Amino acid sequence: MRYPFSKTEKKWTKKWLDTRIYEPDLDKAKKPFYNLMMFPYPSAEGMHVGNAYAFTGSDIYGRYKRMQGHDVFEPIGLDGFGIHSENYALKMNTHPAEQAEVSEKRFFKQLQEIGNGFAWEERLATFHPDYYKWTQWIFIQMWKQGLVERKKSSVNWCPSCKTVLADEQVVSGRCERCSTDVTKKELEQWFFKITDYAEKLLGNLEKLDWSENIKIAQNNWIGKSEGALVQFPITELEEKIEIFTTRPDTIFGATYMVLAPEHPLVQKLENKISNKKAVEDYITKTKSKTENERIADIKSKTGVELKGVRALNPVNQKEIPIWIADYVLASYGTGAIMAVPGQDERDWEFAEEFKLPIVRTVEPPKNFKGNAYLEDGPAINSDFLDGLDINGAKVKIIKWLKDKNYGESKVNYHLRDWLISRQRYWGAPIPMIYCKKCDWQPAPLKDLPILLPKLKDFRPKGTGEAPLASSSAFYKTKCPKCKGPARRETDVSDTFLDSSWYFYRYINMDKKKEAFNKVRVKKWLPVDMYIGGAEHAVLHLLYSRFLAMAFKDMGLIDFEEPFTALRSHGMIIKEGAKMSKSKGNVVVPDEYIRKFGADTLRMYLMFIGPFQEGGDWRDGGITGIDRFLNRIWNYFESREEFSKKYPSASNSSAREEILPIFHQTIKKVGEDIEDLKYNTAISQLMILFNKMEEPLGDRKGPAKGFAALNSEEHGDFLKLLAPFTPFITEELWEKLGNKYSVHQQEWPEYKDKNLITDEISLIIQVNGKLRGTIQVAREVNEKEATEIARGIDSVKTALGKKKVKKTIFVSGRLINFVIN
RNA sequence: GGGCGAGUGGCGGAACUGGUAUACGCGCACGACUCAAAAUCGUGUCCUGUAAGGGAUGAGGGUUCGAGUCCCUCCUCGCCCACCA
Repeated sequence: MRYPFSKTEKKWTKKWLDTRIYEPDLDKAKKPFYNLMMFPYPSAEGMHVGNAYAFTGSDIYGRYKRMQGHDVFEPIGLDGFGIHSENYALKMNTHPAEQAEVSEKRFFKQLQEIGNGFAWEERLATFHPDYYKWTQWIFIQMWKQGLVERKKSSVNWCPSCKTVLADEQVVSGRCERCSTDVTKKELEQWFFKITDYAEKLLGNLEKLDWSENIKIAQNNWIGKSEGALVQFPITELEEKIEIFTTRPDTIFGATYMVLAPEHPLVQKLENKISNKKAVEDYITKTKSKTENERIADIKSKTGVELKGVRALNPVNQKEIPIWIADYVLASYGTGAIMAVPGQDERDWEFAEEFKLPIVRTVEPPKNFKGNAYLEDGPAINSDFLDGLDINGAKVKIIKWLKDKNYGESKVNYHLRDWLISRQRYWGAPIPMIYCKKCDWQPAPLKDLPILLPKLKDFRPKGTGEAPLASSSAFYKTKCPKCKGPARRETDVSDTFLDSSWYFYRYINMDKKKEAFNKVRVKKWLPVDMYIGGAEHAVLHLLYSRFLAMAFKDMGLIDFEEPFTALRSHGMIIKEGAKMSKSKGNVVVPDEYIRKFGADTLRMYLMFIGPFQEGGDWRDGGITGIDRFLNRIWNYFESREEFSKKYPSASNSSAREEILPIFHQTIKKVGEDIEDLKYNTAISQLMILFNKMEEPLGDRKGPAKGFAALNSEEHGDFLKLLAPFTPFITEELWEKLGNKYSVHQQEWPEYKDKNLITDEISLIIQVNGKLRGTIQVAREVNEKEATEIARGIDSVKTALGKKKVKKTIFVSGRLINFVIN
């Protein structure tokens, strides 16, 4: 008989909801455990198998923790604002607000079907006004805290769609939608000053129980570098060029300066320059350069000298030329560098290209064949630094620069401030108001949420203005301070802001006054286990950490790291290839749930590979799990009959055989779940079940398991399976006559004495090669074992007449005879 | 160019702290059941060899009684970031 999954799933889904077994008491829970999974972006195509994979893996962990006695809270929501949803609406010619409702319904239905222990009563969606009211509130708190800034910035621009694009929309230098090369455009933007927390974001990493790969990615992204700021006077002007360098020790080798084309000094110098036209042309050309052209140009350096002005190298008072070149980025450091071609590959290439002088300041080894020399060595051509190594020279030159007022040591970060504004429609309106008299003011809190009006034309406008700018009904308002006429900000906030704080909302969904319910925050946060994809390694996870730090400084919470433990899961590919719509190889979970049931899908997904590494989906593979679950179903069905006939069946030799495996399985499954190694936990369950199912005696005999394990132990077997396959185990648990629910039972315990067998097999090697195995008592000593081993024919043959030089005996494992 | 990770049967993948390589599953072959097929069950399944044996964890070297695991050189693939001074 086949396991009737469809009926069973319906039955238990309803019962779980009715009896609220996945709804912990948020106020009174005794052992709270916040089991969080990264909430999905509800693409309208519905749930991807990748979502099902991530959520199942997270759910198994949560169910395990629940069985260990924790009050597990496992909420779910949707991250529905943002460009993906908006683009989909554009493509389908619908409205994002309508599309969102359709997607929401569909997604929650699919999420319901995968059998997770979700706390449905706390579900949320970021585009609900109840939710984004608090997103806006957070923006205002950040403003009050001095962490919001408005400044000019260059943004991605698609010349064909005539619109601003978010970084996520730029796919290898091209517009995601029309594949046109993306260029840059200067616009005034809102920023969150995440760089204020750079040091803390970096420093705390060490203490976190996170997947190592994510910590490394964050470390690299924050990109701390220690160096110095140095001022180079300009001969023709009072101004100085300030540069950042990590190699102040090479300053004697600075043979020219380079400014980024956008550097503000370039305009100030304009009147002093004799080749103004050429400079202007270069700047125009740079600005129109596409991202791809820039990447293609990495090898060939371009630039223009600012003729008529020169800089003074403070250490030797030599006059050196000033250039502009786009290999220097306006957004990093000070947007200007001292070029040291002898010790920097890019500077070397540039110097070669434009025939600029090259001076080595670090002596390379005699056999060194390259161009720029980056390694350590004694300083040369560097006056009072000569002979020192890099570190020594750095210390000395920084002190010198400081004493002479030319510079100081400085720490720089790769991390930039978080550009929060988007000139798009489908997002939370930024709650700021501009008044000509009073400048920028936050919207009054009583006005929140600033509702996103349902605009008919929500298309990006192409002027650099957001779609909301065409709705005077939206932007016309009064200044909260002087009550004069004022204008609302028409940009919306980045979706990453919505997703940076959703886990505070889950525990406090009441429409009450505060965003943060302090009692519950204390009880439930920080999150105990957070599981999600590694693609969020830097953005989402860094932003969430940043906000937590800011919230702590505001006194809203009393911790600074929001996720105590974090694990990233791998990716599911299909038959060796990444799934994509264009390849048409996307696995849709619904089909398989309909065909095999949710338990089978869940268990198969977890079986294909280690959860943290992902796996390769094969349609054929799922039948293995299908068979496994059906065998279990039939086993328990026949057990019912069997126990009627033989109520106290017990066979000591079967028990002796199975009990150690049974206890080993309890041990291994628990440990493997803790490590998220679900694939091997499932293998172990199969090994045990294969044994239980073996017939006792002849082929027609009853299953060995019946003779070996009692009712309670059969219940324990179901408990071990329960996190993986919640439906079938709940049904069988009931059939065994147990009290509802299997998911609220205590996790079985193993007994050390039952783990081991009296007899073990010892392997016999000669010169490290396997020559035989012997069955011996566990406590066998070296002498006894050696004697038995020498008696084996294959060992005798291998030893021949040679003398045994040495015998290696590893208790419980092997004997190795070393001969020559 | 930088960072991270991975290379094991026909396939997905196991292997504790260096100790029986290929667990578990898929596929395949043969057999049972069946009028037949599907489903199910049983047996077998790294290569080579009749066997004893020999060989094999991307390639090559090293350490060790013993290496998939540790060290060195190289090759291939995947992911992320990329002119970050």
